Amino acid sequence: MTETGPVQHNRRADTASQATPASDVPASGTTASGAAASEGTGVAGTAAETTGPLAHIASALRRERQRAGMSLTELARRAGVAKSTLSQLESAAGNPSVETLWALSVALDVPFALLVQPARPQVQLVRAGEGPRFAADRADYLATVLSTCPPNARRDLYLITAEPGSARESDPHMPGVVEHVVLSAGRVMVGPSDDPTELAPGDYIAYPGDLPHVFEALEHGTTAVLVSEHT
Amino acid sequence: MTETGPVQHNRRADTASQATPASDVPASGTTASGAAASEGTGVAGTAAETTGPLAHIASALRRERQRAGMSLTELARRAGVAKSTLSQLESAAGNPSVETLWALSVALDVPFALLVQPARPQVQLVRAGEGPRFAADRADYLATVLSTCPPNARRDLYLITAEPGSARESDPHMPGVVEHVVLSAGRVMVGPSDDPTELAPGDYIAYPGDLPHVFEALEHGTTAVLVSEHT
DNA sequence: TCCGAATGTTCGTATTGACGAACGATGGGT
DNA sequence: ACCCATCGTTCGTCAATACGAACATTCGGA
Repeated sequence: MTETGPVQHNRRADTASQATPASDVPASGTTASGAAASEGTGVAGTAAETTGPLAHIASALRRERQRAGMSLTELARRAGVAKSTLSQLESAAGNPSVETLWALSVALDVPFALLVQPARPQVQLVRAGEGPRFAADRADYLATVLSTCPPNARRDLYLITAEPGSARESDPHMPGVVEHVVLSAGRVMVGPSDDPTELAPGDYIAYPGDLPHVFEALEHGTTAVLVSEHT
Repeated sequence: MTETGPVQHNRRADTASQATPASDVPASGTTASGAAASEGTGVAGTAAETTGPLAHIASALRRERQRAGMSLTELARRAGVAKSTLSQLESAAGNPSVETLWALSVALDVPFALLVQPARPQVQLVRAGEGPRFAADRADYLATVLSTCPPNARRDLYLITAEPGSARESDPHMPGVVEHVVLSAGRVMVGPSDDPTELAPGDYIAYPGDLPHVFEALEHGTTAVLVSEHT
């Protein structure tokens, strides 16, 4: 049965709330961290899906299980859940608890999210000069947003162009953020403020973004790709 | 691996509790772990964590709620769940069903996985010439792995260097994969096989990786950053 | 052919998740 | 000082999740 998916799983679902159309959330900016907003990159913006996860869970479970070449019985045993439970889940009957699904994801050795996520892609293109930019406080530092967090991915993609001069000290972001930098051209000192590293073209570095960090161009025409990963 | 998975959440739980070794981040210098298969996006991706998700869910819920500036009451209303339920969840009491947590993730406008995932960062550095490479079948195409999927992040980071010659046709990867390309130098035709786009330095494109796609260098010394996102 | 061992499905049962409502605690406004 | 609004927690109650066990079904070997 499980056809419609008005979130609620239980009896008197109705008190307003209802569907979670995923859009009734004004979102109010939130997302904090100065960055935010933009939206230059088309893709939808909300976190989740309309349909609800259970349908996807059912198919994903079966698919991953077969891919792993396990029988329903064996998976149930390994995960420590009852065969019956697993069977019902694969039949899209029922709304598993997190621990149950977690156990299954572990036993299957697949990321938890994979069992729940729908999500769909699309082609996007940003030309060199285009795209929303963050004018930054100074003219010698320019960050172009290539791709902001789509529905489920928690990362932003920036193209950085910077000129020598003063270092750019970034305030630490939210906890759990990781920044990845690949230098395209020029030369740069980048990394944690207390221990930055000099990069040459082609070099790569990753560092925690929730600590103070710098980005200081050392040559004219320094450009880099920055991936900010929101954990 | 993943021997028995006694993750039981219910009554008699706690026998031997959970282990879920699941390997964490070796990370040392050049992550990888063999990474196996060629062709980007080889990695499978470990699934889970040792502690079990509920502890993290509790803190994540509270954190995200406060970040969004919502009161417990308001979030409960928006998500369509009972205040009491939410309160208990934030107190790490209880094991929410997927739909419940889903509703909360939607109302909070955060990816579902974020509420369940632990994960931790670290500084990593890969010099231009170094890092595990994927020799590819031809000499004129070289992909250097900058960062493979850490525990829970679902993306790989590559530095691509290619020479003009023949196009590189990639077989479609797993469903849901998205590839992002930022051109650093040279010129390239890239994108879905039936409709590739020519990029100049600084240009960016994203396209579904689960469809056939090409990467054809048009100039000598073409280099690009490739982010393969495993959805 | 019969039998045994697998697979995945359906039964009852009880533990437990989610609910509404009532409860102290804060904090503003008049 | 008072009152009212709002915050977050705790209290009973009911439905549903998850369980074990019995149940169909298919497959392979003697």
